[in-house]
Amino acid sequence: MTGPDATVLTLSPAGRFHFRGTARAHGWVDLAPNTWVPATETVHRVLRLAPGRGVRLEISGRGRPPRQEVEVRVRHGTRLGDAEEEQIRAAVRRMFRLDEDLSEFYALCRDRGGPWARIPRGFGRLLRSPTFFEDVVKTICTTNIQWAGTRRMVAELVRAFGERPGDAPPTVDEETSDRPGEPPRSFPAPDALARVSREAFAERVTLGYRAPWIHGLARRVAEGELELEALADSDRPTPELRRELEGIRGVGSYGSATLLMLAGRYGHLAVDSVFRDFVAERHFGGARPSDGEARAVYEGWGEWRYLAYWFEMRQAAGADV
DNA sequence: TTCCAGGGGTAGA
DNA sequence: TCTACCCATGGA
Repeated sequence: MTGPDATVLTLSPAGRFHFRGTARAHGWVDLAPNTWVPATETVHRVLRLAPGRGVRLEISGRGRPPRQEVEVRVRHGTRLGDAEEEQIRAAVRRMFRLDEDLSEFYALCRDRGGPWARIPRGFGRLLRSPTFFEDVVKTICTTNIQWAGTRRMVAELVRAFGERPGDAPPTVDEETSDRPGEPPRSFPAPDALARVSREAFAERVTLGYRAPWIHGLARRVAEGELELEALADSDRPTPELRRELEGIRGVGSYGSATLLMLAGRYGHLAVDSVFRDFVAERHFGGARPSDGEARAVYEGWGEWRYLAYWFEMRQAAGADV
């Protein structure tokens, strides 16, 4: 229902689009402040538009896959300005990669034949965050820790440093979220983390040895020393971008490959325990190959290695997209 | 209790 | 470039 405090926006993707498949393509939808509401197949999150100004978003698919559009119900306490509406559109387009063109990858899949030729149209858009800063912080929080630990650390960051959206009342779905009773918050802005001292930061969130890395990253971004958003959108050559990303403390070869994927570049494989286990099982009969041998499996996919690996893994897991 | 996770940094070879 | 070792934390 659209009340005086809600606005509904409709966004059209470039090409075919599968909302649920994109939202659930990898673990990002389970990391705060995102919440997946299964009953309505909706992604909820708070989006911070400016200091002290946040809105709650309820994002869902409209129409039938693979030709869906995205519907965004925006709940806001005070009137939504045109610039704010545009900001929300841009954030959601980024999250769901509505402007990404994967036709070259689909063409390669058709040429391969077999299961590749049956790749669902709309596959390959992996959910990302409204900002690259959020993606970088979350990626650092996935390293050398189990997924439950990643979820805990990100939730702590949001709880400790995120902003409440304002005065709109919580919806029914929020009462059934994994953090019932707690007011939803935005992902922390860089300056929200940088405002506190390194010591205070480490005390307020349990991030282990990652704490100084994430605090240092936030400080560099807040002070304008590192322009992360421009970096993600730049047309710089991938090797150069990769070197830049690996210059961030806490980002190594796995992290840079993950972040390149999140920046829409799929030429590098994120070699982690999930990748190693999958390739060993699928391509080496359960025996453990070296990382080099495992990488070689996807060598022929060139600039699309990451998506080829991801499709094989999702397909083996029985995912529909 | 021990191991290790959707690894990364550092030192030393 | 490669290897060994260390790193906080919590789940298994």
